Amino acid sequence: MDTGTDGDLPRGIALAWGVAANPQRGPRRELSIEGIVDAAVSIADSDGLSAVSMASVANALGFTTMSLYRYVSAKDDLTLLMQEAGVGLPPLSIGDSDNWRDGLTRWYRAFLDAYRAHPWLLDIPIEGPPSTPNNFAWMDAGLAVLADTPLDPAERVSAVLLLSGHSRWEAQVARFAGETGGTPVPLEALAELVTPEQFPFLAPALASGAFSADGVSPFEFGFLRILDGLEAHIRERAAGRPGATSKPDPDLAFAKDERVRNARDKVRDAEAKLRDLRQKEREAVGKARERAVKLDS
Amino acid sequence: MDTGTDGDLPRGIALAWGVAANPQRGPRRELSIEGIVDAAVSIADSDGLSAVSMASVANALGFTTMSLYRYVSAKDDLTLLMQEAGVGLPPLSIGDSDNWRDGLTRWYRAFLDAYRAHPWLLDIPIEGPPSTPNNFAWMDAGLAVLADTPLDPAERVSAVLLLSGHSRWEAQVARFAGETGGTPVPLEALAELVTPEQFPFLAPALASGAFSADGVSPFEFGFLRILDGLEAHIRERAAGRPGATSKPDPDLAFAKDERVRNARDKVRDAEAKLRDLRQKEREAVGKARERAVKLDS
DNA sequence: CGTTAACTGTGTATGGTCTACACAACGTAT
DNA sequence: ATACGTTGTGTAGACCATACACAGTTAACG
Repeated sequence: MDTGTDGDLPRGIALAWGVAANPQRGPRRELSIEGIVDAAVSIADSDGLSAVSMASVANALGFTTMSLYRYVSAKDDLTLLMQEAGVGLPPLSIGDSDNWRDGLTRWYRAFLDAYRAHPWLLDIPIEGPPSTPNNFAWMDAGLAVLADTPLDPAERVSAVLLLSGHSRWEAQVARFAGETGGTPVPLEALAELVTPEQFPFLAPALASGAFSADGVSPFEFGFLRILDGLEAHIRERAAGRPGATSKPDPDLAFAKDERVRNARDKVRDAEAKLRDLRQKEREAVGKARERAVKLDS
Repeated sequence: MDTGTDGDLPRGIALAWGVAANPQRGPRRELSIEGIVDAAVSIADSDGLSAVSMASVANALGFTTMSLYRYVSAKDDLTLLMQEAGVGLPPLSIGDSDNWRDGLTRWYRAFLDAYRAHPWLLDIPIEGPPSTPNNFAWMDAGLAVLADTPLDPAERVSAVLLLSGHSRWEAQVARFAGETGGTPVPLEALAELVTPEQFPFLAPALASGAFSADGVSPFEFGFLRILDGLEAHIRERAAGRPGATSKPDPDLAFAKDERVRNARDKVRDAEAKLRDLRQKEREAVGKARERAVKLDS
C-alpha cells in the first residue's frame, strides 16, 4: 500500500503490484483492499465464484455495496485481485529438484494444487496473460527449473506456457469428471446414440471402456508426453550447441537461499494468520449484524 | 426433430441429439430451436457472447423474451446448443492425411479455426466434457487419425484430449495477445516492476525479448513438443508390441468414402444456405418491426 | 361433432446483477 | 479557519433470467 505512482497501468494491475495512488485527505479508511479481496476469496472458496457479488462481499464485511467502489474501480478489478490471491506464490519446494524433469513435475503438481484449493479460479474468464506479481512468480519458478537447460529464453517461456495450459486443462476437465472417472453424463443413455455408423472410431472406444479410468489418467498421459517431447527437443538442442546453456546472472539466482526461504515462510505464516483473523472478524461482524436486526424487529 | 424419446438425458443434450420429446397438441409452433440457436450464434459472432441474452435473441427473431422458454428450458440449454453449433463438424480433409502426424496437425488446425471463427466459444464456461454429436465427431475424427497407431484405445483418447486442450489454450491466450505478439499490458510500464531481484529468471527473459514473438510461436512450439512426445511413445509401443495395432471394424471406417463425402458436403451447403436465409429473414423481421414502431408513434 | 386437455405466445412481476450519482460527515493541507 | 478531497451511504436506473397467469389455438378422444 505504498503511496506509489499510479502510472498508466490499469487500476486492477496497479493494485496487484501495490503501486496504486493513495489518498492524502479525507476520513480514515475503514476497509482495505486486502480485506475486501480476502472476503471475496473466502466466499468463493465456500460457495463458488457465482456467489461473489459486490453485495455479498460488502455484506460479509458489514458495509454497504457501494463502499467497495471506493477501493476497487469495478468488479473486474476485484476478480483480477482474487485470481492473484488464488494462485498465490509457487511453493519453494520446486527449487529442491535437481533435474528439470523433476522440477517441472513439481511445478505442475503445485499448479494443480492451486486449482484444487480454489476451483473458482477456473471460472474466472481469461482476459489475457495476467500481468501480476504472483502469476509472474509462477512463470519465474518455471523458468528457474529450465535454467540449466540448453533451451533458449523463448523456448523456456513456451515450455512453461505449455505446461500451465495443460495444467489448467486438467483441472478444468477433471473438475467435472467426478468420481465416475469418465464421462459425467449418463453413459448408458449415450450408448445408443453413439452408433458405430456415425462414430466408427469413437463407438468402439466407448464400448472398450477407454473412457472409464483404469490405468494412467488421461492427463497424466498427456503430461508425460509433454515431458517426453521437451526431453527430445532438449537433447537435440544439447547436441546442436553443447555449451549454449545461457543461465541468468548467478548472483540473482538466490531463490534457494535459506534466508529468503525463511523470510518467505514467515510471510506466508503471517498471511495465514491474518486470513484467519479476518475470517473471525467477519464472523463477528455477521453475528453483530444479526443481533442488530433482531433488536430492530 | 424426431418425436423421439426424451430418455433421462438433460434437456439440452437431448435437444442437441434431436431426440427431445415434441408436443402433439396445441397451436403450430412459430419458432424452432435451430432458428433460435442460429440467431444466438449470429449475435455472438458479431457482438460477442455477452450480447446474447434471452431478450436480444428473442428480439432478433421478432418475438417476446418468454417465448424462447417454450423451446429451451433455460439459458444454459441455449448456451450448450450454441457451443455445439459453434464447433460444428470437423472438416473431412483431416482424413486425407496418410500419417498420424500430418493428420493430427490438420485436426489441430481445424480445431483452432473453429475457435477463430467463433471466438465466443472460449467464453462459454466448461461444465464437463460436452456429450453432443459434433463434439463427439471431433473426438471421432481424432481417433480415426490414430487408428493405424499401436496406441491402445485409452491412450488414443488421451492423445486427442491432450491436443484439444492445447488448442483451446492457444486460442484462449492468442486471442488477447493482439498484434503486439507478447504481453498485452504496457510492457514498458512493467519493466520497472519486474525487477531482477524479485524475478531472477523472468526479468532477463523479458529483457531478452523472449516474449516478443520473433521466431516460432510459443504454441507452435508446444504443439510440436506434444507431437514429439507422442511419437516417442508410439515408437516405444511399436517396439514393445509390434502387431498390437487394433483397428476398429474396417467395414465401419467409411469416413473417407466418396459418397459419404458428397452427402456431407451437400448437407453443409444446405446448412450454409439455410443460415443465410435465416439471416435475411431476421433482417426482414427487424425492418418490419422498425416500421411497425414508426407507425405506432 | 363437441369437448377436453395440451400447448402456444404474451404480459406482468420478482429478485438478482453492476454501477452512476448526490449527499453529509470527516480530516488534512493551506 | 477555511477549503477541498475523500469517506461511507442511500437512491435509482438499466440490465439480467425466469416464474406465473392468461387467452387463444390445435389435436385427440368420446
